[in-house]
Amino acid sequence: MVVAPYASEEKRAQLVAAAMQLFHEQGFQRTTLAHVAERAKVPPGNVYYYFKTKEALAEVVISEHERTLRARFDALTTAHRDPRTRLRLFVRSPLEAADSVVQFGCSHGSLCQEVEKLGRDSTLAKAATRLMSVYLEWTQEQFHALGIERREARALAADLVGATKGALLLANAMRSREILTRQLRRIEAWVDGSTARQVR
Amino acid sequence: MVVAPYASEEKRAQLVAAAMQLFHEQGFQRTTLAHVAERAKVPPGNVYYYFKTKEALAEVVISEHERTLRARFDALTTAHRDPRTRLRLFVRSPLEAADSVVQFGCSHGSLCQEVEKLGRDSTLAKAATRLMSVYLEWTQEQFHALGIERREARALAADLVGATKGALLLANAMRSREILTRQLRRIEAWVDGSTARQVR
DNA sequence: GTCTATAAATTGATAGAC
DNA sequence: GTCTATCAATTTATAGAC
Repeated sequence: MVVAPYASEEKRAQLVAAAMQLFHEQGFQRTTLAHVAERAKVPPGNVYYYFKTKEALAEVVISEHERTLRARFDALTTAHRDPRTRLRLFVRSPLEAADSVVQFGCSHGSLCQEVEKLGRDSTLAKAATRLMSVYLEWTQEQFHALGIERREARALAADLVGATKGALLLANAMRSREILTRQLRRIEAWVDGSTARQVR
Repeated sequence: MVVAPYASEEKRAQLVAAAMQLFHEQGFQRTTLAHVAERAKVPPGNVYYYFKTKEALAEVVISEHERTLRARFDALTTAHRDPRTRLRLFVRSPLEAADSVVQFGCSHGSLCQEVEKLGRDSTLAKAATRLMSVYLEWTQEQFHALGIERREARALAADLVGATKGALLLANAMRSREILTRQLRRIEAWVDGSTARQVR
């Protein structure tokens, strides 16, 4: 990795952070580079010094999402020994930013859905696939750690990730915090049910 | 409803049909009116004779989605007496266009997610909310018809709609027909399980 | 009533000054 | 190495011809 000057590195990070927010709030296509620059408090048009294209910026944004998500999973894994507890906390986690979810949807889910429209060969679509894989792999590991056979654990992982992403989509579309809260609680209960036979 | 000349009505319908396809394939923001006109085989720039703005076109597109969806639900209701059969067929229905789902995602889900970014006061966001309501209301009715109390039927409806929309999102993000097929089968089995106690 | 030419605005991107 | 002025292309929208 190339080491850039401190000031440069900082502004770059500010641009990425601004883009992460704006892609979530407005979507990828609707967000202009001028708006990103404005929120990052960087001169407009100057974005191209840090990123060759808008797509290149989006690539870094998705990578950053991936990095952050892995860190969250690592933290859960470290903090809790019981995989079921980890899964429960994972399901609950969107509630920590419930208002944001209701207003803007799932930052990962909506971005993935949008960039998938760029076509399967798109670099961004591939990055989106990787981001979703992080969810699937970690949740599969947790189910497997509960004594569930790998294939079934893989299916349960898809059930769980699909259900949570769907709940977030629905809560956003219906602008309902109640839907978000209730659905996530029900998914949490489902986790307990689907793992109950396996443990003890 | 105002009756327009035949030719006009036909071209209008072609424009709506073209926009429905393109919004699904490319998304709302990415789709230009020129592209819509091209696919509808209407002179470019001529779209404004039929629709005042791009947003007005999108409104009609969502209304048309809503109309089509209601018709599908009516057909299911008429063709099958058993609500559980209706729900099973509803869950399976995305498989009829599996390739399209894997490639472009859910035409309703992705469009809703995109227009929700326009803000809660947006006409399009409200139309998206109505579209999702059609799903929730019909599925709730089916669960209720199975003898499930209204509040619980409402929650099960959100479970079901969320799970299916999530499965479609995941299948698209992972570009996996296998995920689509397996997840929908598992949701179908879940429907049987969650309604088993209630009937007979 | 139908369509074409064109305007007006936006936006991604670049060349080059400091 | 950092940033400003500007270009080129795209796209929504309109005025007005046919």
